[in-house]
Amino acid sequence: MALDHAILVSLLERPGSGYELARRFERSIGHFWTATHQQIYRVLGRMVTDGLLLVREVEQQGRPDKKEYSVTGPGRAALAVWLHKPIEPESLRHDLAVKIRGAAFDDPAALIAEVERHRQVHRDRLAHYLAGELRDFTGPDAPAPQDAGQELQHVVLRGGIAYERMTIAWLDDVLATLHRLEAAGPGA
Amino acid sequence: MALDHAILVSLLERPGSGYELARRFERSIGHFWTATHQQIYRVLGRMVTDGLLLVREVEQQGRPDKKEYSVTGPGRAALAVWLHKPIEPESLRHDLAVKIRGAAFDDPAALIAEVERHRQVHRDRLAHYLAGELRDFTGPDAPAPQDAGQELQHVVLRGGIAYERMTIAWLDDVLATLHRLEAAGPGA
DNA sequence: TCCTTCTATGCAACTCGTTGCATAGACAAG
DNA sequence: CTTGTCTATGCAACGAGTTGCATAGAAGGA
Repeated sequence: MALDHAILVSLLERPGSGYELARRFERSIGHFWTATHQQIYRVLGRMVTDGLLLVREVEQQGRPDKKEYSVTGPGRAALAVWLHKPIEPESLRHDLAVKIRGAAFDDPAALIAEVERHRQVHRDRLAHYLAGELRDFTGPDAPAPQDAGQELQHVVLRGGIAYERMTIAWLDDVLATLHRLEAAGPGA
Repeated sequence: MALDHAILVSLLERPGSGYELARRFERSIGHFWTATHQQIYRVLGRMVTDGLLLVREVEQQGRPDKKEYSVTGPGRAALAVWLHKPIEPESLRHDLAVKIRGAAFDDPAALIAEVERHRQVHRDRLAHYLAGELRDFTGPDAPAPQDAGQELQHVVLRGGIAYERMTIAWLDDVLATLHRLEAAGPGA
């Protein structure tokens, strides 16, 4: 039930609406968690019922009203409990890796375009993360490091950057392998 | 529904029972997919019903009988269809990253032991992958590269190795950050 | 005026995945 | 001869996550 905790962390960093959370989850926070708006709305409702969050109706001009959520004392306590409980190291589910192994039973060369497309997505994500890092942490206009939260957000972002760099390098390796197999001929 | 396809690939590489699949998924294949035995048994049953797999009762000595599954023509065709369909680049769900950002609202130093534990797990996984690479691909006793399947399995394994190396380096970065915050004092 | 886009929220149905439990044969240790 | 471990399969219940659909206010362009 880690979506609950991801929501608690995000709302502690800054209160917001379900819609805003959904955008955070698909943008900046995208490098460590994902969730659709339907899932977020449902969990937000449950967390309010459980007393972990507070809702506040906010009237807006030029756009529909929204509900702003913030974390209550019990919500913060629930997060603290989770933070002190050990978690299982994550395990990956990487569809593309399944495809690559599966290509042995089809045409490996047919995968080249697909792998190139994925590499481009990861290049774009890397550029996005690097721009965010420059803006928020290392650039001339970035605020001076003052609190632990900023340092911790930065180290998580560095993780995202390292992940994208590693992935791009690996996809280059995959492409080189696919080209080698193509040159060796389909019968080899 | 990518578990279906992961099972098809694994059974094409070598037919086996549900139990064997579960062990493959938690061991060698663990670096690109995970699944519990309950999930595997359920999906195997459905895939037989759908005509994608064949079952064969195998009597064994010294252990209970098993059901060996293998891929049918339609199963192979279903895999080929999926291989030619583009997939979404994966997105991560990294609980530990949520914890690290959440630590800003608790005691960052309390996370050090947890992060060190995760680093150890990733060191162990890396050692396991490297041993497998030496045994199956780069060692003196490894079979000479002959077919595409072997090359593709190797490049996926290299991906797992790169992932573990990247993760260990990042966790070192996280630990350095946590120690810096601890030295700066809880009030900083 | 109508159409599209962006903001904003939500229901219903379904599939995927996890957890707990249950069974059972074979072997080894005590 | 009981207990524990490994192999082997499976059900039932629940919770997590996805997909499709629906609504609605406000802005801007055709």
